[in-house]
Amino acid sequence: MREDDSNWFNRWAEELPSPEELMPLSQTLITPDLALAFDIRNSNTAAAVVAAANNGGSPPRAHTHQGPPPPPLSSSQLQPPSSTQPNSSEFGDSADLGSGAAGEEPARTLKRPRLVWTPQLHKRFVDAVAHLGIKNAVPKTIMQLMSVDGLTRENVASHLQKYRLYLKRMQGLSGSGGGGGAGGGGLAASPDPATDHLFASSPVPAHFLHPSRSNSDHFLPFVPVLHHQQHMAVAAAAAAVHPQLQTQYHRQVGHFGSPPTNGGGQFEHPFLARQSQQPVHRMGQPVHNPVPGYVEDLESANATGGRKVLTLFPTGDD
DNA sequence: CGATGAATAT
DNA sequence: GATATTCATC
Repeated sequence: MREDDSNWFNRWAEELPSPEELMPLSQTLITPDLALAFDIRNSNTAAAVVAAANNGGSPPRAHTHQGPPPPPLSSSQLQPPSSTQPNSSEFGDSADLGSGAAGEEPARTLKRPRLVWTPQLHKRFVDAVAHLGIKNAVPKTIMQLMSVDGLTRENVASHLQKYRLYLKRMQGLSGSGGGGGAGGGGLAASPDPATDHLFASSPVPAHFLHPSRSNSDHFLPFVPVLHHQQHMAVAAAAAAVHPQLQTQYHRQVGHFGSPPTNGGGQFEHPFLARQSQQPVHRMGQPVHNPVPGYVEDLESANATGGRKVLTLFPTGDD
């Protein structure tokens, strides 16, 4: 089985979320046209990461933006060649609870939508940490390896913090069988999804529990992942029909995922993409990847059931 | 100064 | 409770 890590990439790729399982879709969905029609520019829910895209004809933009400031947080795709990198970029979300009002000019301090760590994203996170080794697993590096567009160092740092607590908790408790499925036993083990639902979704690499040892310092030559395409007309349509799927209170906007890469379901690397970023002297160098990223779109589910479009992550995975 | 990690705030 | 943001250090 696992041998050199030379293939880790392949395995990783295979494990990556498939198009069908990705993009949980959620958040508000205002059609860009609608938003424009209302001349909405700041206060409103426009933060939909996945917007409607569709239109048969030109590659749709999943954003309600058109103006000058290109929001870095796109549904995931390459970012504009501009010079601004996605580090502290902001997104126009607003929509804060209640207040929407916002009567003031957003000056320039818009904040990005809250990141929602889906199991898939978390998986990537864990994989990155595992491959880096706890030692090198620092936010910046993890973020780079994850290659998720829109992901910021802060996002990762925050999640990492929580993840560490989770690991600590597990160590502290006796090693229950290693988390195997439910072996919890009765004690306070924690294989329970209730205790750590998200974390439980991904297996925790063994070495995580005992940093001792020089451990494997894998040197990843950087992993530029790419491959994307966005085309979720169906989703958009569904969203349009059910504009209030979860717009009640918590309107967490912002979702990262990788757009459907295709529908064939054959061979492809459904990666989340995030290229770019500045040169970081650390591992390898920037691998350029022109990423052709072109594929056929596919509607996948939605049509099948005709519902459940905006729900949480996929349910049959992991 | 920038990055990291913990604390704290939302 | 999950993320974001702030703060003190390295």
